[in-house]
Formats: sequence, structure tokens, C-alpha cells
Amino acid sequence: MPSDFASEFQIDFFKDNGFIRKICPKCGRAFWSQGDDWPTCGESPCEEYSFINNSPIKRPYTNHEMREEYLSFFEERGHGRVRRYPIVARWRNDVFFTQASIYDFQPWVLNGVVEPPYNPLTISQTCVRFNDIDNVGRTGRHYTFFEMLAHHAFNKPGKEIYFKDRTVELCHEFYTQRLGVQKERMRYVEEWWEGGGNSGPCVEVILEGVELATLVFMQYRETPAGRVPMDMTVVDTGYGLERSTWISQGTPSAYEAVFGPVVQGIQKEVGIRPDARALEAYSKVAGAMNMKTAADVRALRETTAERLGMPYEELLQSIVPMENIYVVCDHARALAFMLNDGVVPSNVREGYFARMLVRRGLRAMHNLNMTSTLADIVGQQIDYFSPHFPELIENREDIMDLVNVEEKRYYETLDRGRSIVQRATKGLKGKPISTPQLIELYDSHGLNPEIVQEFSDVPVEIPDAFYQMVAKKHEEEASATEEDCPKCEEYPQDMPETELGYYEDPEVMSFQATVVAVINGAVVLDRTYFYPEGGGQEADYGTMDGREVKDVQKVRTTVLHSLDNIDGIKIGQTITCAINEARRRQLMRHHTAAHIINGTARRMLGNHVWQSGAHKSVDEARLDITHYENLSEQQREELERRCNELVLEDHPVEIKFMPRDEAEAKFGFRLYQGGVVPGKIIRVVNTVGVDVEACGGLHCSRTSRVGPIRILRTKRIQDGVVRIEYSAGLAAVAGMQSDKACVDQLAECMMVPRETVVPAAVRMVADLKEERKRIDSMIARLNDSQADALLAKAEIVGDARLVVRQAEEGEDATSLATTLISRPGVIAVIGSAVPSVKLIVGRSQDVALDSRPVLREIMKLIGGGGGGKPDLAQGGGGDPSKMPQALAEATAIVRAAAAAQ
RNA sequence: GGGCAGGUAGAUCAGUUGGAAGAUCGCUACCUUGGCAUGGUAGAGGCCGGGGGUUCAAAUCCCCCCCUGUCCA
Repeated sequence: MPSDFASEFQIDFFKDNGFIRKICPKCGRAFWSQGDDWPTCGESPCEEYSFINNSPIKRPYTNHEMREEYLSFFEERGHGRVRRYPIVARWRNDVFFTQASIYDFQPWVLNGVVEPPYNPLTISQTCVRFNDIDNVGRTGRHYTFFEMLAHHAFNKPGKEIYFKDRTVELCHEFYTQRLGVQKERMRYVEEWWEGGGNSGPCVEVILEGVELATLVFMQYRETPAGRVPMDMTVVDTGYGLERSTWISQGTPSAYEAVFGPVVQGIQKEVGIRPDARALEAYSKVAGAMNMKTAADVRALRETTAERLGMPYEELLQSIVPMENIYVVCDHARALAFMLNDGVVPSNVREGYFARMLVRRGLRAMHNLNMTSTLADIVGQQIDYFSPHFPELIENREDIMDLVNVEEKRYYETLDRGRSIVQRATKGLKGKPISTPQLIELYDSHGLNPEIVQEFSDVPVEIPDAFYQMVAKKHEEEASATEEDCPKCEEYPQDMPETELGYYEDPEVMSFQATVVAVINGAVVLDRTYFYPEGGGQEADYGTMDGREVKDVQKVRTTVLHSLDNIDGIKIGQTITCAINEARRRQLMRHHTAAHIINGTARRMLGNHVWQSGAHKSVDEARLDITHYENLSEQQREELERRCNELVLEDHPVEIKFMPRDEAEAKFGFRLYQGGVVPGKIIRVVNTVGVDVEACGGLHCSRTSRVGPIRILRTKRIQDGVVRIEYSAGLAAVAGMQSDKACVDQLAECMMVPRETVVPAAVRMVADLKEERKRIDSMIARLNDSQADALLAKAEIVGDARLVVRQAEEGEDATSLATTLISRPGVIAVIGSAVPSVKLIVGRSQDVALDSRPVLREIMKLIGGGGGGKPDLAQGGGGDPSKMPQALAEATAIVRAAAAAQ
């Protein structure tokens, strides 16, 4: 916060309208308000909620009415209304989710690359945040999913829209005139905001204990050299839709106000009638608290009970079920939107948050003994929200399928967990489970202490700071951050721009161009038809004046050609270029095939299918898609067949450069399959009737030119992502040919016709097993009779018969020895020299002799080592040629050892 | 992206300091019964996830990879 911070708030609107600057006696912050009746800043805990059953807003609004009231208010005042952006922030690589309306315009609008769709604009942006998930359902005001109402203005030098003055005025007008709040009640607290490398003053808008909105004025950049003014200043406001709705209704918690019918439906199902007085007190106390641990939750409950003069247990009975209901409603709504916008539940990245919501939601439903499924509740939320978000209806079934799949997975995890807990507690004999053990059960198996208690008959003591302890375990894990453009730093900033000929005419395979620069050993031309590596498509190869082109890269707007030899290449010279056409055509086929497969997979598997990665080389290519399970062999075949149908149907591939807004309006955010696409103008590849994507790659002009598509194999590369490996065109033909050659060779080896290779192989493997079994049983019989023969001529040592023998080819020392000592009164010393030295010393159970020293003694003569158990010792190593001599001395060694017993 | 726990018979899992791969259920055949549940007997079924290494000897110890689960960002 800068030292002259107060000067940032010398706002004309305040001065001209009788606002007075005061200092809150409780928190010491400066704030502005009209009139003198309210001495504090107005925010909890300085002032308690005073709107419950006593709303300052002229009438109760539903969430949908409030959203519309806000957007139309700003629309009437010159703001363009913008549709919400998806919750999954695919246009950014630094975050998973949209957490505020300003995210929609970062980085492309804020860094000046892209014009905002309107200026100024207003939006209701769907957001999710997970940092306060433990407070959801408890505090009366926290959500994982919420809508941020906003008006934004982007002020460029010489083109000022509006800044602090008008922003505060609009806000004040909205609440006092549109919603009818008495103007003296509104308070505006001076604060400082920092985020994402920017900073500026901000104003918190407070009403009746609640922070309704934050009006941020982005005007500085935070650099290592210090704080510098921005070229473009930005009005970044954020109004909590749910909070305004809540205050207008004056309900005890925000959840009833927002989820109205869904909350009531669950209450009816589980037969609960909430105690309004308890909820109100609970909500007020929670409003003044900062909750972090289980101890804080207990404090919240104790304080509330005390205030109501109600026993703690009685309070719990009316509060806890309501908390669970709120959690279910919140999580179901968040899931509806997240899954709609393309999240597939998984154990990594954005998918993990969806999984977490499903599991926490199911847990809450379990606590309530609910009979409906989570998918049912998600469906109810969709029905409640879809009149205002029609995309939810389109994806309704797909969303509910995903929830059902995820619900099934959770029960599988619990089933596994049950036996893990039972095994973990078996040895404890009623002693409590240790805390490290509890942490492992949660961290490694997803079983929280509550569930462990349920599965276990030993006591479970849960430390208050349990989840903090888990967090600590993860604290020191390093996280690698991706660089925006790793290539860029090695190259100078002022490289000449290359004209991209391949976009104008991808059919040009030979051309002449002028060398304009040689940078880091790479040639830059004035224009080129060589396609640089990008969008998962490998670079073109070819020649330049007979020299080989080995690689082509694009850095910012410059195309760099790496040659095997650049001697004698001069700036200004004209150079003759030829592209390796076979390679290029194959890359184009693979790229168009990727779009065909992507579109087909989405139609086949559901709208949750998005591209999550791709690579196209000459011989093979792969496309990664979001899906919850690997494809079955039947699905792989169906996908292959349908893709080839689209090839045969000969769809045109239309490629057009379009303004970003226009493309988004026409095709939606599904355009961005390949990830981030910067710029005002984007290139849209429309495989008509199949798929539309923003894509910089080179494509066949019609699907028929792709040729045959083979789906070679699919694999689950991580939870929620399936990799489809394929080939197309001549690469597919080459694959078929090598497959045929493989079968032909196999048939030849097996000396059967190719048509009968499979049954012949099956029979051959079965025969092999049969033979092996016969050999085993013959060896066993051989051992038996060999044992008899050897025992017949055995020497007597003490009470036992001693057999010393060097195994011959075909005999197995170990099995011979074990056969011998399975008879009573036998000592066996069996050696073998091939393929390597092996020696077994064993004795029957009824013979008192430690085999190990005997073995060691004999092995000394050969040079190896060994050990084992008293009844059976084995060794090896050393010089095989010494085996006969060593065995010749074995009898004496055994006699000595037996005598020593 | 990182951490942790796993991968042994069709299924669920044992497997001690490295020393000849096991249990239970299921499966097959036979016996018991009028028939079934059951009971009895016998049997089949294992690249101990894959590859390297250490060792005379690895399911077991070390390294790499693959697969599954889970937590965190």
C-alpha cells in the first residue's frame, strides 16, 4: 500500500454528493458514507448482519431476477452485455478455472492484443473457487460456485471510457435507486488491491454487515524495479450476485435465497424443518468469524448455542442437517456448470476438483440418509438454472452420466477402503489408530477420519488440525511453472516478419524467395511456404538451393529455417526452395484426420470430449481426448468405421480467418480444442458437418483426400484422458501392408495357411503346456526311481544313509535332493556343474545335522558361497571343474560334521 | 505437474533375516442325496506388472519404466 494512498480516493462523486470520510472506530479503516447515523465501516465483525428478516432492498429478488436487474441496469447506461465465459479457463495456461470476471480478459485484452467485445461492458461471470470449500454450508455465505456480476471499462491513452468517479456513481445508483436502499446505509471502504502483477486502489462496498462488491481500479504494474503506471487503466468490479439476492430476501442464510426450490425439495425428502432462529444466530456469528480448523467450527457452534441459551447438542441437531443440505445444493450446482463446460472428473488437474465435489456431496447425502442420487440433485439444479443457461439443457444427460460414473467410482473406492481399514486395524487390538496412520489412510487411500471411524471398531481420535497436518505433508513439494514461450528468449526482439505463404496456398510445393536475415544459424525469408512446427504438426522438410532443410520453427511472427549447411548464403540473394511433398501431404492428412476423429469421438462418447493434446508426424499420429475410461475394442472399431464413413462422404474443409468475437458467437468456445489462441483474428478450420476448430495447421481441402483412417490403438494415459493413436493416407496403407506381411510370415513359420494361423497358434501353445507338464511328471518319476537306486548303494553315516552325487545332464539337483530327503533317515549332497555350479546339501526331518556348515565346507573347495536352512542348504559360484574333487571329499566332511553333533 | 499407497492363481489377499510360490472363495471331476442346498475326495489354474542391477541364489534388496488407486496444486 503506497504512503499517499488516501489521495487515491479523492473522488468527485463523493465530494459532490455530501459523502464524509470517517475512520471506523473498530477496525481503523477509512470509509465514505452519506450521513452520520452509522459510525462504523459496516462490515462484519464491526457491525453485525442487520438485514435478516429486515431487508434494506425494496423487494425480494430471486437470483435470476437480480442478475437480470443488474445487467439491464448497466446495459441501459451504455454497457455492452457479454455472455459468460466457460468455467474452465482454456484460454489461459496459468489457472484451471475462471475465478473472477476479469479472468475473461486476461491476458489478451489487458496486454492490448485483443479488443474487448464491448467497452464498457457488463457481465455475469460464472466462477468457482475452492480455497474456502470447508466453509461452504457453514457460514451462510460461502460457495464453491458463484456468479460475479461486473462492469468493466478499459481506458487506453486518448480513449478514456470512465474510471473511479463514474464507477462509484454507477454502483451507488444501482443500489440506492434501482434496488431502493436508503442512501445513508451504503458505505465505501478504502482498500488496496494487488493481483497478477497489477495493483491499484479499491473500494469495498458494504451494506448491513455484508461486503456486496469490490470496485478495483487497476492502474499500476508491479515490476522488480518498482510500481509503474499502466498504459491502460482498468475498471475491475466484482459484485456477488448471491449476496445481493440474499440481502434482498433477508433469509437467515444465503443458501435458501439462492437455491430456493432445491433446498426445499431436499428438506421434504429427508423430513427436516429448519429452526429459523438458530439459523439466523448461527449465520450472524459465522459472519464475524474467520474459520480455519475444526476447533473454529466448534467455537462457532458453542458461541451460537450460548447466545441462544440452547444446549450445544440441541443446536447441532437443527444446524448440522441444514449444513449438509446446503453442501449438497452448492456442490451439485458447481458440478452442473463445471461438467457442462468440459471438466471430466479425474485424479489430476481440474478433474480433481470435480471429483472432490462429487465425493463431498455424496458424503453429505450419506449423512442425511438421502435416497436420491447426486445425479438427481444435479438434474434439479440444471432444471432450476437452465431457463437462464440453455447450454445446460443440451448437455443434461451427458452431465448426469458423468456424475453417475463418478458416483460408482466413489463406492468402489469405499469398498476398497473398507478392507484396507480392517487390515490396518486388525493388529491394534482395540487401541486407537495412530495419527500418522490416519493421515496415510486419507492421503493414500482417500479415506477421511470420519469414514475410517465408520469402517472400524477401534476408536478413532481425530486431531483438530488434521487437514492442516495433511497440508503440511504436501508443503515442501516443488511445483514447476511452465514458461509462456521458452523459445522466445533465445531470439532477438526485432526479427523481420515472415509472410506466411502456406496459409494463402497450401498446395505450393516449390517457390523462390529472398533471404532477409540469418539468425542463430537459421535462414529467414521474406515469404515462405515451409510450414513450421506448431499445433502438434511437425515441420516441413525440403531443400533450399540444394541444401537440406532439417527443421522449421516459428518464433513470434518470424519463420526460421534450419539448414544442414549455411555456407555462402547471403542476405538479399534469391533462393530456390522445394518442399518434401510426400511428407507434407502426409502431415496434412494426419491433421485433418485429427479433426475428424475429434468430432466423431465427441458425437459417439458425449459432449464432455475435448482435445487435450495432439501430435502429428509422418508415420503415425495421436490425439488425446478427455473421457473417463479407455475405449473398448467395440468402441475403437466403431470410431474407426465412422471416421472412414466421413472420409467417404467427402465433406469440404473450409478455412477462414475470422474476428475472434464473430467466431466465438457463431461456434462457441468449443472452437478452442487446441488450447490458447491469441489474437484478434483467428483461423477457423470448419470440417463441414464434422467439426469446427480454431487451428493454425494445414489441412486437406476435402475429407476424401485424407484417405483411409486406421485407429491403431487407444490407451488411458491418465485418469480422464484417452490417447487415440492413428494413421491415415499412405501411412495407413503402409501399416496394412506390414500387418499382412506379419501374418504371412507367421503362417510360414508355423507351416499353416494364413487363414488358420490363429487356431494353429492356440493349439501350439496348448500343446507346449501339455508337453511341459509331461516332462515335469517324468522327471518326478525319474527322481523317484533314481532315489531308490542311489539309496540302495548309500553309505551309512551314523544312523543315516548318505547319498553324494553329481547330477548328470537332464537331472535337476534341487528336485533330486528334495526327493531324497523326503524319505526318512537320509543325508543328500547333490552337485551339478552345468550350466553353472550348484550344490544342495539336505537331510530328512528325522536326522540331526545342520546342513549349512557342511555346505560351506564343501563350497570352500569350489570357491563359491551359499546358505539356507538347517534341513536344506544351497550354494553356487566358483570353479565348475572342481566339482568332482569337492564331491569326492564330501563324505569325509559329512562324517566329521555328524560326529561333531 | 508433484507426493503417497499398491500391482502375487479367475476373485480377495498372505508370503518372516533373500534359500523349492501359499490360503480362502470360485472352477472341474468324482463320492454322498430321490433331487437341491450342503458335506467329502481329488484336480486344474502363476513370466510374483515389465526391464536392468546386486547376489552362489531375488516375489523379497537397489535403479528405471508401465499400470491402478489416492491426496495436493
